[in-house]
Amino acid sequence: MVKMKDVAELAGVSSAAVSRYLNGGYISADKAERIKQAIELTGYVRSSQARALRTGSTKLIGVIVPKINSESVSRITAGIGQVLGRRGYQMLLANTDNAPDRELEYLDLFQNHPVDGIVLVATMITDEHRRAIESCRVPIVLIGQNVEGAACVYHDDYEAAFELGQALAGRVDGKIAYIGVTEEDRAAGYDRRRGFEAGLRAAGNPLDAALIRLGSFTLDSGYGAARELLSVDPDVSFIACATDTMAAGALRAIDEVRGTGEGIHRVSGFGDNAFLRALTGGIPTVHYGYLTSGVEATNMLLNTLDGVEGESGLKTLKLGHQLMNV
Amino acid sequence: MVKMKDVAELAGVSSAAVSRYLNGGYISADKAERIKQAIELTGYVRSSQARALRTGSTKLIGVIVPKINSESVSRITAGIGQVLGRRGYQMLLANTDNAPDRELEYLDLFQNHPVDGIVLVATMITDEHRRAIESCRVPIVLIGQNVEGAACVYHDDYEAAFELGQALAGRVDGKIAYIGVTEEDRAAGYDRRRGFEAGLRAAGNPLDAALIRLGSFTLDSGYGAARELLSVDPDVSFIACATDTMAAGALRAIDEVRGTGEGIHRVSGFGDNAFLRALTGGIPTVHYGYLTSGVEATNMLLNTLDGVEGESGLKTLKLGHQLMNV
DNA sequence: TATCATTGTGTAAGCGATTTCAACGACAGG
DNA sequence: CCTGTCGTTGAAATCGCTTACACAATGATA
Repeated sequence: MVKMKDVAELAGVSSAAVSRYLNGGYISADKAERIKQAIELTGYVRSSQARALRTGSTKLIGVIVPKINSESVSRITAGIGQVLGRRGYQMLLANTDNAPDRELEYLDLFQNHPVDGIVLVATMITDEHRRAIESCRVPIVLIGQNVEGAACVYHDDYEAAFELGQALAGRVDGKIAYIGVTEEDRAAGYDRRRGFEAGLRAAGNPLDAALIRLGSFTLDSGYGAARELLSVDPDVSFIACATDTMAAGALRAIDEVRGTGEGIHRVSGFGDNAFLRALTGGIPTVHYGYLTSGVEATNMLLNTLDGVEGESGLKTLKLGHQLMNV
Repeated sequence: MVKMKDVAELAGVSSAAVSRYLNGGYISADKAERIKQAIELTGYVRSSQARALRTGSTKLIGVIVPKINSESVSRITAGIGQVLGRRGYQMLLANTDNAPDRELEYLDLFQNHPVDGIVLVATMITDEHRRAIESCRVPIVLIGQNVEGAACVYHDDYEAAFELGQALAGRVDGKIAYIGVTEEDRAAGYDRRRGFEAGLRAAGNPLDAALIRLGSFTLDSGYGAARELLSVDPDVSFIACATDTMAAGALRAIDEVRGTGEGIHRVSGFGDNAFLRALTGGIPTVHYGYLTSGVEATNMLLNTLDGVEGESGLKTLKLGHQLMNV
């Protein structure tokens, strides 16, 4: 492995000069030229380990996601990766498999270990999370939840759900049911359900509390909850879900119980999943700019890390949404 | 930041002793106890940067994927992450967005930079790739392609496609069409098409070369190709696709042109996508253990890195497959 | 008793960069 | 001619850890 000293010797300068050349310090034109050639000749690349030890910065960003195989998360990650790549950082990915305690574990690991900043694609934010975020030694940005006192990039789930509920209320005859997710997930659990209920109520068609079930983000859980709903109350004619994935499961359940024919609009979701759009002709759902949220969050983080002028640093950012197929 | 020297002083030993304690060298029981307490007291964690500089190992594995938002890739990544986490490594994720030259770029970046090994989820393997893999200074495992001279974990796409073709040949009346992907992707492009053709031929129902189209892995490309096929030849009654995602697009095209009613089995794919399974009742497709391939590849890689006894190191591994819904 | 493993310990030499510091030549102003 | 400034430069000190080495004990063996 060729190191800086070798380059320096070949160029007839000190290694300090090479370092300055690389990092833009004082260096005369002719030495710069000789160093440049020596580097090309030797194929030298500087050891990021040594650099990291000396400077304390690794150019690594830790990204914590709840689950990698979901369309929303992969799109967020794609956005994060885009920005990181463009700005000379790399992504250390940690997948918690929907276990909130592993989130804490990784927050810990990342702090003591080698990242310059953290992006947390958040689901449940407990007090312990809050404390961990608070005491984090590197800057951190949350995606998907709006947490007081932390930098967040999020969507207004309450408002979106409200609009969806309002829009659907008039359009559905028969009873509407709802499959949500745990309210510990404030955005996807609490806000979406509350917003949806409020929207229905505002349109004069309130949600029957007996027709609410809880899923776990998975297609199968949506299927199971829907089967149960349909068997409990045969008048249920529409099932709103907290995610498109669960809506897909619900749709399958409806198909099985009722047959395929009966109208197109029988479920709604959140996320505007591409498969669902193609295969059903489009259920009512909410489109979020997932990629954008990854991009925005990462730009914000790197701006504070790189000390970009004119950027006010970490702040909270609410992104827009769009109702689809209503 | 508390460092090893601080711990050593507090425990009344040398920092070498602390290092030995941490890495399992000679250490007496009572000093071990004192060191343990000192570490707990100070909350010391060792700097992975310094360790990396000294030992040359970063405990980081570079993972190069063509596209993060696809079900197959996310499942592979999930498998990789599982093993890495369990064995004390972390994942440096690089997303090439389907640009093969960015793959090369990352191979380069990773070698010179801080990874101990590389997992490449491969699509197209050009000669340049082969050279890059050959000259790679860290061990590397490929997933998804079988490349001579490199360690690979892959599925037998030819055989799977053959079986699928054979099984479908008898079951379809009317013409069968095929939407493939670029043959530069040997596994998903070349092998699947050739295997499928061979399977049809073996069953006495050969594929009409005029009914072959090329997609680009996306749902929309499947849709477009299918629209074209249907308009070119109205007798086409079944469209086999190289991926489930394209099959979803084809299905939408068929629905639009022909209406929904006409029989269930109208397309086939590869990958056993969960949405497709739920929303269509299951098209003929091939199930691959994507998660398993991530797990196997990573175990192989880490076994050679950690010098696990009884493991013959990097080798090539062919995983099984399963025909679904035929 | 002499000899030799065996186990435990500290000292010190790196790993490969960055960065402080003192110094130097040239050149302008007084 | 002296002094101050400016642009450049290299020597050397870190950054925090691992590990080769030398050296003690200690107990076992001859």
